Amino acid sequence: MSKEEEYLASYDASKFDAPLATVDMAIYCVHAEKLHVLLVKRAAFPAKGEWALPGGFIDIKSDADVDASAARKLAAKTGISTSYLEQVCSVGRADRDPRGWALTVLYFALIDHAALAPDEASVEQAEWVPLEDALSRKLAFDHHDLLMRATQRLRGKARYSALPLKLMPAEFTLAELQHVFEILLGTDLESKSFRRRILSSELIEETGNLRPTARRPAMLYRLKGEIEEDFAFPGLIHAKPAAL
Amino acid sequence: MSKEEEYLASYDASKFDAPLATVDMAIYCVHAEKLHVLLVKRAAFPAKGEWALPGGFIDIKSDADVDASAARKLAAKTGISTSYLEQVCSVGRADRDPRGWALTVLYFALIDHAALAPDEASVEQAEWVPLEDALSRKLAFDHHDLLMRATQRLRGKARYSALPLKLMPAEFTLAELQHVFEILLGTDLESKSFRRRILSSELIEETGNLRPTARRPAMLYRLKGEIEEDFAFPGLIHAKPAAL
DNA sequence: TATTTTTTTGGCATTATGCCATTTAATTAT
DNA sequence: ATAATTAAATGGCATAATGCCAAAAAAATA
Repeated sequence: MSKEEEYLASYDASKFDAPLATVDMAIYCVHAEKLHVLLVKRAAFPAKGEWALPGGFIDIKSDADVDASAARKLAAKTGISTSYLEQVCSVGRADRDPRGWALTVLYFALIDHAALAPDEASVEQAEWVPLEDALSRKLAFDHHDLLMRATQRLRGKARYSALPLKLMPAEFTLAELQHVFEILLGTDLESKSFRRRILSSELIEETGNLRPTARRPAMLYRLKGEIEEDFAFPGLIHAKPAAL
Repeated sequence: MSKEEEYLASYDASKFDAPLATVDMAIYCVHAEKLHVLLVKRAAFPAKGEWALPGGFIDIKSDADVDASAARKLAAKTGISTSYLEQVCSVGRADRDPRGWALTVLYFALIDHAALAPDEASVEQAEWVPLEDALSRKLAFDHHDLLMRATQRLRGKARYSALPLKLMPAEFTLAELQHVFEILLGTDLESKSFRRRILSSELIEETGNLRPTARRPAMLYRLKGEIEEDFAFPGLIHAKPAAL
């Protein structure tokens, strides 16, 4: 037996004080003109009965890696496994959980509200809450701070990337897409510039179908391929002056 | 005693299997026309004698939070405490450390090579290695992967942000700054466009001093205030055709 | 058939960018 | 002294991107 093998054979990880390790996530959708986030009411101590972001302990027995842990929790809350999942950051502090020094890996997920199969069997009560309401509620632990961080990342990416496409249903019109951007950015966009950039990005393509409506029908588009992690538009930010 | 107090009093974190929790960091500087990264030779098992990124266990006794843990390790390796430190991501997997399921929070640091006080008292052997050499070495654990991730983040930010300013000494010329960008991006930049953008960003200001040189002396600049986390240039990317 | 309303395109002024030539400011050579 | 040399810094303009507003198009409805 080599020295290294001896070392490993006698190594007992449980002898050392490791932080509690969890995954938390902000799951977003756009619904009824507003950005919503999924909150759950905690069923157990600590913070029992308080609203919180979905999350929980990393299970080193069953989770192959952290992303899998996050995906497992997303599936548990929404029944969805194919949405967009992005790691935001990790937050670890001595005083953020009464059980001890706790490290959480924060994710956000983007889902199409229409595709959501709400999970009936969940033990915890889950609720879609408009983001502003969620931020004004008292949330468990430091989840207010986590929700702020995740939202800042999402809104930031909406400024220079095409990420909001991940909030769209399978088919959508350019006006609908622009509207989702506007909800995220909190400001109106100039539609000619918006169309020019989205179309020149070649990230979407026409489906050939039209959205039936009482007025001129709009062309329907679909996502074409995957969105590169760091694809950036030059300046989607420009705001049209708010309507009077 | 409330039910929650009872729960917490009887809660023993060590009864649950938590991942090993570590911090690792890629510490960069630009030196002799190349991007360098600091590697350490591991002094203890596992992977004893292999080259690795500086890092180690989060110490829940002494580290107030994860950032403090990273800052502590940066100070231990370089003696520097005031450089730029950014969290890249967290990586946790069952098989990345022979001691067990390990979660690491990866950071990168940017320092001015000239300001470095190399730490003599360090137990481990530390070495500045040109990035390409570091990537071609066999590194301990999954540190090759971690170094790739950190480098991708750094290079990506060099495309659309002013972050490389954090690699500069207190005073620098525009040509020197441009050169650092070129080293990070791996391509030449058009100097008129570069100057226009950097100056219009108002991130730097003239010091009034000149860099003495054999030819026309260049104006020296300094960083003006802090760099916003997500400040973005439109298009710094444009490459000048390589010289023949 | 005209009206209404929203989608979609056109056109152009304004701004930003890429490119390259010119000027400037110092030292060094004559 | 004066000219030559070299890198820094600026000027100028063609090209491209963007913002802005108006016009045209496509349906349902009056």
